Amino acid sequence: MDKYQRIYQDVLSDLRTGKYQPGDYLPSDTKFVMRYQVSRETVRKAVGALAEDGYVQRLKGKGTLVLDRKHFAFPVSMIESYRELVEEMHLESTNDVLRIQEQVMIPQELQFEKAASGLSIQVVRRRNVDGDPMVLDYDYINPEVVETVPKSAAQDSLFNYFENQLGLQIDYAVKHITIETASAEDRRLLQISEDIPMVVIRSETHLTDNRLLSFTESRHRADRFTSIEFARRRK
Amino acid sequence: MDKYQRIYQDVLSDLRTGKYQPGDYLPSDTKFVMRYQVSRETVRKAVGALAEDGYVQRLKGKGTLVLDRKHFAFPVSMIESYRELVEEMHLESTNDVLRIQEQVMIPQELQFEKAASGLSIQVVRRRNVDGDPMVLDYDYINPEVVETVPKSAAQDSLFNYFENQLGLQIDYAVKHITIETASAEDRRLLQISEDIPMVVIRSETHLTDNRLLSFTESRHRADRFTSIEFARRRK
DNA sequence: AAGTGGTCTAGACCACCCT
DNA sequence: GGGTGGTCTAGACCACTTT
Repeated sequence: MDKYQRIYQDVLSDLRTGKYQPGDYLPSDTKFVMRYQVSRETVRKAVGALAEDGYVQRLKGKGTLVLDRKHFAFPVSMIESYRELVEEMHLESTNDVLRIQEQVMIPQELQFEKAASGLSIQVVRRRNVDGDPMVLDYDYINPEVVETVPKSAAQDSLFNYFENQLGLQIDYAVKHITIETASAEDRRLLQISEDIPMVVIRSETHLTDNRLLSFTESRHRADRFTSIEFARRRK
Repeated sequence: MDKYQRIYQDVLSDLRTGKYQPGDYLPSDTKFVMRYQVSRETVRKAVGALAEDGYVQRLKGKGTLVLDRKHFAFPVSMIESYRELVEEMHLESTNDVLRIQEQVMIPQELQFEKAASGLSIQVVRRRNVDGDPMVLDYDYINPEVVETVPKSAAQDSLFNYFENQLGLQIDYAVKHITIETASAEDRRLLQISEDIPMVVIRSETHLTDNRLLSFTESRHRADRFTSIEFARRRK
Protein backbone atom coordinates (compact mmCIF):
# COMPACT_ATOMS: atom_id res chain seq x y z
CA MET A 1 0.00 0.00 0.00
CA ASP A 2 1.10 3.56 -0.62
CA LYS A 3 2.52 5.39 2.33
CA TYR A 4 -0.09 8.15 2.38
CA GLN A 5 -2.91 5.58 2.17
CA ARG A 6 -1.46 3.74 5.10
CA ILE A 7 -1.43 6.95 7.13
CA TYR A 8 -4.98 7.79 6.00
CA GLN A 9 -6.27 4.38 7.12
CA ASP A 10 -4.27 4.50 10.31
CA VAL A 11 -5.61 7.86 11.41
CA LEU A 12 -9.11 6.99 10.24
CA SER A 13 -9.14 3.92 12.41
CA ASP A 14 -7.99 6.03 15.37
CA LEU A 15 -10.87 8.41 14.62
CA ARG A 16 -13.33 5.52 14.51
CA THR A 17 -12.19 3.97 17.76
CA GLY A 18 -12.40 7.38 19.42
CA LYS A 19 -8.71 7.73 20.14
CA TYR A 20 -9.15 11.19 18.66
CA GLN A 21 -12.40 12.77 19.83
CA PRO A 22 -14.40 15.55 18.14
CA GLY A 23 -12.95 18.85 19.31
CA ASP A 24 -9.48 17.35 19.73
CA TYR A 25 -6.61 18.30 17.49
CA LEU A 26 -4.74 15.68 15.51
CA PRO A 27 -0.96 15.52 15.88
CA SER A 28 0.65 18.21 13.73
CA ASP A 29 2.13 17.50 10.31
CA THR A 30 5.59 17.58 11.84
CA LYS A 31 4.64 14.99 14.46
CA PHE A 32 3.32 12.67 11.76
CA VAL A 33 6.49 13.25 9.73
CA MET A 34 8.52 11.99 12.68
CA ARG A 35 6.16 9.18 13.59
CA TYR A 36 5.90 7.71 10.09
CA GLN A 37 9.35 8.72 8.84
CA VAL A 38 8.00 10.25 5.64
CA SER A 39 8.17 13.65 4.03
CA ARG A 40 5.72 16.35 4.94
CA GLU A 41 3.96 16.32 1.55
CA THR A 42 3.12 12.68 2.12
CA VAL A 43 1.60 13.45 5.51
CA ARG A 44 -0.30 16.35 3.97
CA LYS A 45 -1.75 14.10 1.28
CA ALA A 46 -3.16 11.76 3.93
CA VAL A 47 -4.51 14.46 6.26
CA GLY A 48 -5.78 16.45 3.27
CA ALA A 49 -7.86 13.46 2.17
CA LEU A 50 -9.34 13.16 5.66
CA ALA A 51 -10.29 16.83 5.51
CA GLU A 52 -11.73 16.38 2.01
CA ASP A 53 -13.90 13.56 3.32
CA GLY A 54 -15.18 15.60 6.22
CA TYR A 55 -13.48 13.88 9.12
CA VAL A 56 -11.28 16.79 10.15
CA GLN A 57 -10.85 20.48 9.43
CA ARG A 58 -7.51 22.11 8.82
CA LEU A 59 -7.17 25.38 10.73
CA LYS A 60 -4.30 27.58 9.67
CA GLY A 61 -1.98 28.41 12.52
CA LYS A 62 -3.92 26.22 14.96
CA GLY A 63 -3.95 22.60 13.90
CA THR A 64 -6.19 19.88 12.54
CA LEU A 65 -9.52 19.80 14.32
CA VAL A 66 -11.49 16.57 14.60
CA LEU A 67 -15.05 17.21 13.43
CA ASP A 68 -18.17 15.74 14.91
CA ARG A 69 -19.23 12.82 12.75
CA LYS A 70 -22.69 11.66 13.59
CA HIS A 71 -22.66 11.59 9.80
CA PHE A 72 -23.10 8.78 7.37
CA ALA A 73 -26.75 7.99 7.56
CA PHE A 74 -26.71 7.36 3.84
CA PRO A 75 -24.03 9.21 1.92
CA VAL A 76 -25.27 9.57 -1.64
CA SER A 77 -22.09 11.35 -2.61
CA MET A 78 -19.88 8.46 -1.60
CA ILE A 79 -19.61 5.03 -3.08
CA GLU A 80 -20.06 2.65 -0.22
CA SER A 81 -21.37 -0.83 -0.33
CA TYR A 82 -24.44 -1.54 1.70
CA ARG A 83 -22.35 -3.86 3.80
CA GLU A 84 -19.85 -1.13 4.64
CA LEU A 85 -22.72 1.15 5.65
CA VAL A 86 -24.28 -1.46 7.86
CA GLU A 87 -20.99 -2.15 9.56
CA GLU A 88 -20.17 1.49 10.09
CA MET A 89 -23.55 2.29 11.57
CA HIS A 90 -23.90 -0.95 13.52
CA LEU A 91 -27.29 -1.65 12.02
CA GLU A 92 -29.20 -4.87 12.46
CA SER A 93 -29.61 -5.72 8.83
CA THR A 94 -30.37 -8.69 6.63
CA ASN A 95 -30.23 -9.20 2.92
CA ASP A 96 -32.55 -11.24 0.65
CA VAL A 97 -31.23 -12.21 -2.75
CA LEU A 98 -34.43 -12.28 -4.81
CA ARG A 99 -32.99 -13.02 -8.24
CA ILE A 100 -29.77 -13.58 -10.15
CA GLN A 101 -30.22 -13.84 -13.87
CA GLU A 102 -27.86 -13.60 -16.84
CA GLN A 103 -28.50 -12.12 -20.27
CA VAL A 104 -30.90 -9.45 -19.02
CA MET A 105 -31.60 -6.28 -20.99
CA ILE A 106 -30.71 -3.11 -19.13
CA PRO A 107 -33.68 -0.77 -18.64
CA GLN A 108 -33.47 2.32 -20.79
CA GLU A 109 -33.88 4.78 -17.92
CA LEU A 110 -30.67 3.54 -16.29
CA GLN A 111 -28.43 4.28 -19.26
CA PHE A 112 -28.10 8.01 -18.76
CA GLU A 113 -24.42 8.41 -19.51
CA LYS A 114 -22.96 5.61 -21.49
CA ALA A 115 -24.81 3.49 -23.97
CA ALA A 116 -24.71 -0.04 -22.63
CA SER A 117 -23.16 -2.66 -24.84
CA GLY A 118 -26.08 -5.05 -24.51
CA LEU A 119 -27.03 -7.69 -22.01
CA SER A 120 -26.10 -7.83 -18.36
CA ILE A 121 -26.20 -9.92 -15.22
CA GLN A 122 -29.14 -8.84 -13.12
CA VAL A 123 -29.11 -9.09 -9.34
CA VAL A 124 -32.18 -8.14 -7.32
CA ARG A 125 -31.92 -7.79 -3.58
CA ARG A 126 -33.99 -6.59 -0.66
CA ARG A 127 -32.41 -4.99 2.41
CA ASN A 128 -34.14 -5.28 5.75
CA VAL A 129 -33.29 -3.15 8.75
CA ASP A 130 -34.51 -4.35 12.12
CA GLY A 131 -36.59 -6.89 10.25
CA ASP A 132 -38.40 -4.30 8.12
CA PRO A 133 -37.86 -4.35 4.36
CA MET A 134 -36.50 -0.94 3.48
CA VAL A 135 -34.67 -0.93 0.15
CA LEU A 136 -34.85 -2.73 -3.18
CA ASP A 137 -31.62 -2.91 -5.18
CA TYR A 138 -31.51 -3.81 -8.86
CA ASP A 139 -27.97 -4.28 -10.17
CA TYR A 140 -27.13 -4.75 -13.85
CA ILE A 141 -23.54 -5.88 -14.15
CA ASN A 142 -21.39 -5.64 -17.26
CA PRO A 143 -20.56 -9.22 -18.36
CA GLU A 144 -17.48 -7.99 -20.22
CA VAL A 145 -16.01 -7.09 -16.84
CA VAL A 146 -17.59 -9.67 -14.53
CA GLU A 147 -18.06 -13.18 -15.89
CA THR A 148 -20.41 -14.51 -13.29
CA VAL A 149 -21.92 -13.57 -9.94
CA PRO A 150 -22.17 -16.38 -7.41
CA LYS A 151 -25.10 -16.24 -5.04
CA SER A 152 -22.75 -16.06 -2.07
CA ALA A 153 -21.29 -12.80 -3.43
CA ALA A 154 -24.75 -11.27 -3.82
CA GLN A 155 -25.67 -12.45 -0.35
CA ASP A 156 -22.53 -10.99 1.17
CA SER A 157 -21.40 -7.92 -0.78
CA LEU A 158 -21.04 -7.36 -4.51
CA PHE A 159 -18.42 -4.66 -4.00
CA ASN A 160 -16.37 -6.91 -1.80
CA TYR A 161 -16.55 -9.58 -4.51
CA PHE A 162 -15.57 -7.15 -7.26
CA GLU A 163 -12.70 -5.56 -5.37
CA ASN A 164 -11.25 -8.36 -3.31
CA GLN A 165 -12.10 -11.47 -5.33
CA LEU A 166 -11.82 -10.11 -8.86
CA GLY A 167 -9.29 -7.34 -8.15
CA LEU A 168 -11.36 -4.63 -9.85
CA GLN A 169 -10.65 -1.02 -8.96
CA ILE A 170 -13.80 1.03 -8.58
CA ASP A 171 -13.27 4.71 -9.25
CA TYR A 172 -16.44 6.80 -9.49
CA ALA A 173 -20.17 6.75 -10.03
CA VAL A 174 -22.74 9.16 -11.40
CA LYS A 175 -25.98 9.09 -9.45
CA HIS A 176 -29.42 10.46 -10.29
CA ILE A 177 -31.83 10.96 -7.42
CA THR A 178 -35.56 11.38 -7.91
CA ILE A 179 -38.75 10.89 -5.91
CA GLU A 180 -41.33 8.63 -7.49
CA THR A 181 -44.54 6.90 -6.55
CA ALA A 182 -44.30 3.30 -5.40
CA SER A 183 -44.70 0.70 -8.13
CA ALA A 184 -46.76 -2.46 -7.68
CA GLU A 185 -43.53 -4.38 -7.13
CA ASP A 186 -42.34 -1.85 -4.54
CA ARG A 187 -45.61 -2.21 -2.64
CA ARG A 188 -45.53 -5.98 -2.80
CA LEU A 189 -41.88 -6.49 -1.87
CA LEU A 190 -41.64 -3.76 0.75
CA GLN A 191 -45.17 -4.20 2.10
CA ILE A 192 -46.05 -0.55 1.88
CA SER A 193 -49.13 1.32 0.76
CA GLU A 194 -49.46 3.41 -2.36
CA ASP A 195 -49.20 6.75 -0.60
CA ILE A 196 -45.62 6.22 0.51
CA PRO A 197 -43.27 7.67 -2.14
CA MET A 198 -39.95 6.15 -3.08
CA VAL A 199 -36.49 7.71 -3.20
CA VAL A 200 -34.94 6.30 -6.37
CA ILE A 201 -31.18 6.44 -6.85
CA ARG A 202 -29.94 5.33 -10.25
CA SER A 203 -26.21 5.02 -10.61
CA GLU A 204 -23.59 4.11 -13.12
CA THR A 205 -20.34 2.83 -11.66
CA HIS A 206 -16.97 3.00 -13.41
CA LEU A 207 -13.55 1.46 -12.89
CA THR A 208 -10.23 3.31 -12.77
CA ASP A 209 -9.59 2.29 -16.39
CA ASN A 210 -12.95 3.90 -17.21
CA ARG A 211 -14.67 0.63 -18.09
CA LEU A 212 -18.33 0.51 -17.08
CA LEU A 213 -18.88 -1.87 -14.19
CA SER A 214 -22.60 -1.69 -13.48
CA PHE A 215 -25.90 0.12 -13.46
CA THR A 216 -27.83 0.15 -10.22
CA GLU A 217 -31.31 1.20 -9.26
CA SER A 218 -31.81 1.58 -5.55
CA ARG A 219 -35.37 2.15 -4.33
CA HIS A 220 -35.90 3.36 -0.74
CA ARG A 221 -39.19 3.89 1.04
CA ALA A 222 -39.16 7.65 1.47
CA ASP A 223 -40.77 7.78 4.90
CA ARG A 224 -37.74 6.02 6.39
CA PHE A 225 -35.10 7.62 4.20
CA THR A 226 -32.44 9.91 5.64
CA SER A 227 -29.24 10.99 4.02
CA ILE A 228 -26.46 12.95 5.63
CA GLU A 229 -24.02 14.64 3.31
CA PHE A 230 -20.77 16.41 3.83
CA ALA A 231 -20.34 19.16 1.27
CA ARG A 232 -17.28 21.26 0.55
CA ARG A 233 -17.12 24.71 -0.93
CA ARG A 234 -15.21 24.99 -4.21
CA LYS A 235 -14.19 28.48 -5.06
CA MET B 1 -4.64 33.84 -6.32
CA ASP B 2 -2.63 30.68 -5.86
CA LYS B 3 -1.02 29.23 -8.94
CA TYR B 4 -2.84 25.91 -8.82
CA GLN B 5 -6.16 27.65 -8.36
CA ARG B 6 -5.48 29.77 -11.38
CA ILE B 7 -4.78 26.65 -13.45
CA TYR B 8 -7.90 24.94 -12.07
CA GLN B 9 -10.11 27.89 -13.04
CA ASP B 10 -8.39 28.26 -16.38
CA VAL B 11 -8.89 24.64 -17.41
CA LEU B 12 -12.42 24.60 -15.97
CA SER B 13 -13.40 27.54 -18.11
CA ASP B 14 -11.98 25.75 -21.15
CA LEU B 15 -14.07 22.73 -20.21
CA ARG B 16 -17.20 24.89 -19.87
CA THR B 17 -16.73 26.64 -23.20
CA GLY B 18 -16.20 23.28 -24.85
CA LYS B 19 -12.59 23.87 -25.87
CA TYR B 20 -12.03 20.44 -24.36
CA GLN B 21 -14.85 18.05 -25.30
CA PRO B 22 -15.92 14.88 -23.47
CA GLY B 23 -13.77 12.05 -24.79
CA ASP B 24 -10.85 14.38 -25.47
CA TYR B 25 -7.66 14.23 -23.46
CA LEU B 26 -6.38 17.28 -21.63
CA PRO B 27 -2.80 18.38 -22.30
CA SER B 28 -0.38 16.24 -20.29
CA ASP B 29 1.11 17.35 -16.99
CA THR B 30 4.35 18.14 -18.79
CA LYS B 31 2.57 20.37 -21.30
CA PHE B 32 0.91 22.30 -18.48
CA VAL B 33 4.26 22.59 -16.70
CA MET B 34 5.67 24.29 -19.79
CA ARG B 35 2.59 26.39 -20.49
CA TYR B 36 2.24 27.76 -16.97
CA GLN B 37 5.91 27.69 -16.01
CA VAL B 38 5.27 25.91 -12.72
CA SER B 39 6.44 22.69 -11.14
CA ARG B 40 4.69 19.44 -11.89
CA GLU B 41 3.25 19.04 -8.38
CA THR B 42 1.46 22.35 -8.85
CA VAL B 43 -0.08 21.17 -12.12
CA ARG B 44 -1.02 17.91 -10.45
CA LYS B 45 -2.80 19.74 -7.65
CA ALA B 46 -4.96 21.60 -10.16
CA VAL B 47 -5.75 18.63 -12.40
CA GLY B 48 -6.23 16.40 -9.34
CA ALA B 49 -8.91 18.77 -8.06
CA LEU B 50 -10.69 18.64 -11.42
CA ALA B 51 -10.64 14.85 -11.22
CA GLU B 52 -11.87 14.97 -7.62
CA ASP B 53 -14.80 17.13 -8.72
CA GLY B 54 -15.73 14.76 -11.54
CA TYR B 55 -14.77 16.84 -14.54
CA VAL B 56 -11.97 14.57 -15.76
CA GLN B 57 -10.55 11.13 -15.10
CA ARG B 58 -6.86 10.41 -14.79
CA LEU B 59 -5.84 7.32 -16.75
CA LYS B 60 -2.42 5.96 -15.91
CA GLY B 61 -0.19 5.73 -18.97
CA LYS B 62 -2.82 7.30 -21.23
CA GLY B 63 -3.70 10.79 -20.14
CA THR B 64 -6.45 12.86 -18.57
CA LEU B 65 -9.84 12.07 -20.08
CA VAL B 66 -12.58 14.68 -20.19
CA LEU B 67 -15.75 13.15 -18.74
CA ASP B 68 -19.26 13.77 -19.95
CA ARG B 69 -20.86 16.33 -17.70
CA LYS B 70 -24.57 16.56 -18.22
CA HIS B 71 -24.23 16.63 -14.45
CA PHE B 72 -25.19 19.23 -11.94
CA ALA B 73 -28.93 19.16 -11.88
CA PHE B 74 -28.79 19.81 -8.17
CA PRO B 75 -25.60 18.75 -6.44
CA VAL B 76 -26.45 18.14 -2.80
CA SER B 77 -22.85 17.25 -2.09
CA MET B 78 -21.53 20.59 -3.23
CA ILE B 79 -22.06 23.98 -1.73
CA GLU B 80 -23.31 26.13 -4.52
CA SER B 81 -25.45 29.18 -4.27
CA TYR B 82 -28.75 29.04 -6.05
CA ARG B 83 -27.50 31.81 -8.29
CA GLU B 84 -24.44 29.81 -9.34
CA LEU B 85 -26.68 26.84 -10.17
CA VAL B 86 -29.03 28.94 -12.22
CA GLU B 87 -26.17 30.44 -14.18
CA GLU B 88 -24.47 27.13 -14.80
CA MET B 89 -27.64 25.47 -16.03
CA HIS B 90 -28.96 28.50 -17.91
CA LEU B 91 -32.29 28.33 -16.14
CA GLU B 92 -34.98 30.94 -16.39
CA SER B 93 -35.33 31.68 -12.73
CA THR B 94 -36.67 34.39 -10.45
CA ASN B 95 -36.40 34.95 -6.76
CA ASP B 96 -38.98 36.35 -4.31
CA VAL B 97 -37.72 37.67 -1.00
CA LEU B 98 -40.67 36.93 1.29
CA ARG B 99 -39.20 38.03 4.60
CA ILE B 100 -36.10 39.43 6.29
CA GLN B 101 -36.31 39.60 10.04
CA GLU B 102 -33.77 39.99 12.81
CA GLN B 103 -33.75 38.41 16.27
CA VAL B 104 -35.47 35.22 15.19
CA MET B 105 -35.18 31.99 17.15
CA ILE B 106 -33.64 29.13 15.20
CA PRO B 107 -35.95 26.11 14.90
CA GLN B 108 -34.79 23.18 16.99
CA GLU B 109 -34.75 20.69 14.12
CA LEU B 110 -32.10 22.70 12.29
CA GLN B 111 -29.53 22.56 15.05
CA PHE B 112 -28.30 19.05 14.51
CA GLU B 113 -24.58 19.62 14.96
CA LYS B 114 -23.76 22.73 16.88
CA ALA B 115 -25.93 24.29 19.51
CA ALA B 116 -26.82 27.72 18.22
CA SER B 117 -25.82 30.65 20.33
CA GLY B 118 -29.25 32.22 20.23
CA LEU B 119 -31.05 34.54 17.86
CA SER B 120 -30.47 34.89 14.15
CA ILE B 121 -31.33 36.85 11.04
CA GLN B 122 -34.05 35.04 9.17
CA VAL B 123 -34.38 35.26 5.39
CA VAL B 124 -37.23 33.53 3.60
CA ARG B 125 -37.17 33.22 -0.17
CA ARG B 126 -39.08 31.49 -2.93
CA ARG B 127 -37.38 30.33 -6.12
CA ASN B 128 -39.36 30.12 -9.33
CA VAL B 129 -38.21 28.27 -12.41
CA ASP B 130 -39.91 29.08 -15.68
CA GLY B 131 -42.46 31.01 -13.63
CA ASP B 132 -43.38 28.06 -11.41
CA PRO B 133 -42.60 28.29 -7.68
CA MET B 134 -40.34 25.33 -6.94
CA VAL B 135 -38.34 25.84 -3.75
CA LEU B 136 -38.72 27.57 -0.39
CA ASP B 137 -35.52 28.59 1.37
CA TYR B 138 -35.36 29.53 5.04
CA ASP B 139 -31.97 30.91 6.09
CA TYR B 140 -31.00 31.60 9.69
CA ILE B 141 -27.81 33.62 9.74
CA ASN B 142 -25.44 33.96 12.67
CA PRO B 143 -25.48 37.64 13.75
CA GLU B 144 -22.05 37.25 15.34
CA VAL B 145 -20.66 36.74 11.86
CA VAL B 146 -23.02 38.81 9.71
CA GLU B 147 -24.26 42.09 11.13
CA THR B 148 -27.06 42.75 8.74
CA VAL B 149 -28.53 41.44 5.50
CA PRO B 150 -29.68 44.08 3.03
CA LYS B 151 -32.66 43.16 0.89
CA SER B 152 -30.57 43.55 -2.26
CA ALA B 153 -28.23 40.81 -1.06
CA ALA B 154 -31.13 38.43 -0.42
CA GLN B 155 -32.59 39.29 -3.80
CA ASP B 156 -29.31 38.69 -5.56
CA SER B 157 -27.29 36.02 -3.74
CA LEU B 158 -26.51 35.61 -0.06
CA PHE B 159 -23.33 33.64 -0.79
CA ASN B 160 -22.11 36.34 -3.13
CA TYR B 161 -22.75 38.89 -0.37
CA PHE B 162 -20.97 36.82 2.28
CA GLU B 163 -17.95 36.02 0.15
CA ASN B 164 -17.42 39.07 -1.99
CA GLN B 165 -18.89 41.86 0.12
CA LEU B 166 -18.00 40.66 3.60
CA GLY B 167 -14.91 38.65 2.67
CA LEU B 168 -16.07 35.52 4.50
CA GLN B 169 -14.54 32.19 3.51
CA ILE B 170 -17.06 29.39 3.34
CA ASP B 171 -15.57 25.97 3.93
CA TYR B 172 -18.06 23.15 4.40
CA ALA B 173 -21.62 22.23 5.22
CA VAL B 174 -23.37 19.26 6.75
CA LYS B 175 -26.67 18.48 5.06
CA HIS B 176 -29.56 16.27 6.14
CA ILE B 177 -31.97 15.14 3.46
CA THR B 178 -35.43 13.80 4.23
CA ILE B 179 -38.78 13.41 2.48
CA GLU B 180 -41.71 14.97 4.27
CA THR B 181 -45.33 15.80 3.59
CA ALA B 182 -46.12 19.32 2.46
CA SER B 183 -46.96 21.75 5.24
CA ALA B 184 -49.79 24.27 4.99
CA GLU B 185 -47.21 26.96 4.21
CA ASP B 186 -45.61 24.79 1.49
CA ARG B 187 -48.98 24.28 -0.13
CA ARG B 188 -49.87 27.94 0.05
CA LEU B 189 -46.56 29.38 -1.15
CA LEU B 190 -45.81 26.77 -3.81
CA GLN B 191 -49.43 26.28 -4.87
CA ILE B 192 -49.33 22.52 -4.64
CA SER B 193 -51.74 19.93 -3.32
CA GLU B 194 -51.26 17.86 -0.20
CA ASP B 195 -50.28 14.68 -2.00
CA ILE B 196 -47.06 16.12 -3.37
CA PRO B 197 -44.24 15.34 -0.93
CA MET B 198 -41.34 17.66 -0.21
CA VAL B 199 -37.60 17.05 -0.36
CA VAL B 200 -36.25 18.85 2.68
CA ILE B 201 -32.55 19.69 2.90
CA ARG B 202 -31.39 21.11 6.20
CA SER B 203 -27.85 22.36 6.29
CA GLU B 204 -25.35 23.94 8.59
CA THR B 205 -22.68 26.00 6.91
CA HIS B 206 -19.24 26.70 8.39
CA LEU B 207 -16.38 29.08 7.62
CA THR B 208 -12.73 28.14 7.22
CA ASP B 209 -12.10 29.32 10.79
CA ASN B 210 -14.86 26.91 11.85
CA ARG B 211 -17.28 29.62 12.91
CA LEU B 212 -20.91 28.81 12.17
CA LEU B 213 -22.28 30.95 9.37
CA SER B 214 -25.87 29.80 8.94
CA PHE B 215 -28.58 27.21 9.16
CA THR B 216 -30.70 26.66 6.07
CA GLU B 217 -33.85 24.74 5.37
CA SER B 218 -34.51 24.22 1.70
CA ARG B 219 -37.89 22.73 0.73
CA HIS B 220 -38.34 21.38 -2.80
CA ARG B 221 -41.49 20.00 -4.35
CA ALA B 222 -40.53 16.36 -4.83
CA ASP B 223 -42.28 15.79 -8.13
CA ARG B 224 -39.95 18.27 -9.82
CA PHE B 225 -36.83 17.42 -7.84
CA THR B 226 -33.78 15.88 -9.51
CA SER B 227 -30.31 15.67 -8.14
CA ILE B 228 -27.24 14.46 -9.97
CA GLU B 229 -24.29 13.49 -7.88
CA PHE B 230 -20.73 12.61 -8.67
CA ALA B 231 -19.43 10.10 -6.16
CA ARG B 232 -15.88 8.84 -5.69
CA ARG B 233 -14.74 5.58 -4.26
CA ARG B 234 -12.56 5.82 -1.15
CA LYS B 235 -10.63 2.72 -0.43
C1' DA C 1 11.78 3.63 -26.19
C1' DA C 2 9.00 7.45 -25.24
C1' DG C 3 5.20 9.42 -22.99
C1' DT C 4 1.81 9.32 -19.42
C1' DG C 5 0.12 9.70 -14.66
C1' DG C 6 1.28 8.19 -9.32
C1' DT C 7 4.22 8.56 -5.48
C1' DC C 8 7.72 10.49 -2.67
C1' DT C 9 11.46 13.48 -1.13
C1' DA C 10 14.02 17.50 1.20
C1' DG C 11 13.89 21.78 1.22
C1' DA C 12 11.99 26.63 1.00
C1' DC C 13 8.99 30.57 2.03
C1' DC C 14 4.60 32.34 3.52
C1' DA C 15 0.39 33.51 6.56
C1' DC C 16 -1.68 32.68 10.65
C1' DC C 17 -2.25 31.79 15.79
C1' DC C 18 -0.69 31.77 20.37
C1' DT C 19 2.15 32.88 24.24
C1' DG D 1 9.29 33.63 18.43
C1' DG D 2 7.88 29.12 17.88
C1' DG D 3 4.43 26.22 16.13
C1' DT D 4 0.86 25.45 12.84
C1' DG D 5 -0.98 24.64 8.15
C1' DG D 6 -0.63 26.31 2.77
C1' DT D 7 1.98 26.65 -1.30
C1' DC D 8 5.66 25.67 -4.38
C1' DT D 9 9.92 23.73 -6.26
C1' DA D 10 13.27 20.45 -8.80
C1' DG D 11 14.24 16.29 -8.86
C1' DA D 12 13.68 11.15 -8.53
C1' DC D 13 11.72 6.54 -9.37
C1' DC D 14 7.80 3.69 -10.55
C1' DA D 15 3.85 1.44 -13.32
C1' DC D 16 1.39 1.73 -17.16
C1' DT D 17 0.24 2.48 -22.27
C1' DT D 18 1.44 3.22 -26.87
C1' DT D 19 4.49 3.23 -30.77
